[in-house]
Amino acid sequence: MYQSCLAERLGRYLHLVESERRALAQLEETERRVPRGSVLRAEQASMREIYVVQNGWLYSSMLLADGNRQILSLHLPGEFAGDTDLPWSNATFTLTAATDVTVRTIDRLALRELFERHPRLGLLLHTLAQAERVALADRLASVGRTSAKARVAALLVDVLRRLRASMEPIENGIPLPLTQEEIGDATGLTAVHVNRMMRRLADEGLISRANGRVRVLDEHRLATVANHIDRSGTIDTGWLPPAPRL
Amino acid sequence: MYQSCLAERLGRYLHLVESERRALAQLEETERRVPRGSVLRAEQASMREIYVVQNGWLYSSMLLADGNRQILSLHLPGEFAGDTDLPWSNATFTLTAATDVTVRTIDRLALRELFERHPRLGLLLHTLAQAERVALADRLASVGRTSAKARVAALLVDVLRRLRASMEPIENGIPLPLTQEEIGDATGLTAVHVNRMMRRLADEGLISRANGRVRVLDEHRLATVANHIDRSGTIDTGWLPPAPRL
DNA sequence: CGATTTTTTGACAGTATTCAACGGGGGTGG
DNA sequence: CCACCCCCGTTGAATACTGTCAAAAAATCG
Repeated sequence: MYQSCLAERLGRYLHLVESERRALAQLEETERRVPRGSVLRAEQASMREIYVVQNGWLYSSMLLADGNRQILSLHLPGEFAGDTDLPWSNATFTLTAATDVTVRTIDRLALRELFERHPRLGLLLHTLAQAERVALADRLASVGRTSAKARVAALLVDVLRRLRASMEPIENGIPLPLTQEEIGDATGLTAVHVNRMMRRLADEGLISRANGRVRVLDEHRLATVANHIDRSGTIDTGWLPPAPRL
Repeated sequence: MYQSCLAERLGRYLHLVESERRALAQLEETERRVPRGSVLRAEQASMREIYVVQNGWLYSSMLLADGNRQILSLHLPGEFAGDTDLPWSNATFTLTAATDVTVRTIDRLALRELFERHPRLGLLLHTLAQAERVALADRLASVGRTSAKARVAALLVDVLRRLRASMEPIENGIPLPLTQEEIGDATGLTAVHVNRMMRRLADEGLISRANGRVRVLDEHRLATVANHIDRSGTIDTGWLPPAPRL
């Protein structure tokens, strides 16, 4: 049976029974491929489905009236994308492929059925959405209250730990398929200043860089510089309903 | 019958039937009063319940390792607070009373029951949580990508429109029970600079200030300065399940 | 291999922070 | 009821950090 990437992700937090796995697998519809650099869904586009990333990186961004762009979050394999738009009939964010990407689409109505038939999974999804809200809050604190160097460091630590959580091999350093301009849009800096800060982090021996990959040389010190708060591994699902008896 | 503030809020988005109203009313447990300036729940405190604001303002904040504070969001009457902490057994944010406040507590397990018995309400809660994620993203864009003046303006416009949405009378200007230090912590600025920016907004005829209240003189221009994106009134709940037949 | 995008570096400008001092208002205790 | 004190708001001057502009080197793409 096809192990849906959704089931794989949710299974990290809860032991899923067969009927639940089946329901999750059914949720995922067509696979869709998006080449690097292109837009999966633009702001304001009409919106009827959400996505789960299967391969590659997406990011969601918002365009301000003055032409500035803010990158709101990165979506790594196994994570949702576009789910923030559920309350609206038009998308609030633009979804762009940072690398070649394959996603699976989930229809809004299928999600509705999931909540009706599997309240336990609905509550889990709700809980995970809250966790992403906290992640966004962490980024807000980083951008609002820390120095440029700390913000760049925070981005790196965040990516490193999320990749590790999804079992990616990271011995050779983490891939960072973002231009410095994109890193700037994510951290609220200019591309030029991102460059200076990466250089400084490298000079200080915290990271080293080679052809699009970043190797974190001193994760502990980098996390300290970043003012990073580690919340991984602390998600508590003990209060969720027990598994249904098949 | 007691009209719960939760039912009042959710009723804005969906027509609730009697059984649903009853379930929501049951959700709310003890009422709790918190005097202005005191902490309702501290970061790291053990966490078993969430809150609905009945009267007054709360805000949630996060303390960074370097001692800096970021205010993450304001919680006005009718809104949730502390719900982001659902995934953790210890609170991630501190909840502080900006004014004298009364809240109602909701136990995690009661919430679980709500999802099980009223999937429609569960999905609505999930949808509204996503809307708050978008609100947080808007703030991230504001802090990350706009000037100090724009950030302060954005805070004012945001509060103005949320108060209006909750039917508060605002003819005499909006109350702003936050110190400039707190506004700074919310917008990523220093208190001193907040002061200068408020002064400039006043000099430019966008607002006027008197004893703790702010009167918005030119909302349209203020929103333009703020780079504000108005998302009010566009929440689409048409795809949610139909009301149960009592 | 040529064209384009991205990275890198320097010099300079501008915005926000820091430090410091003063005034005002509200709450507390005498 | 008044005086005092503390917190908050206000303003100025100097500083620091980040942005802007520009140009060249390096990398990527077709």
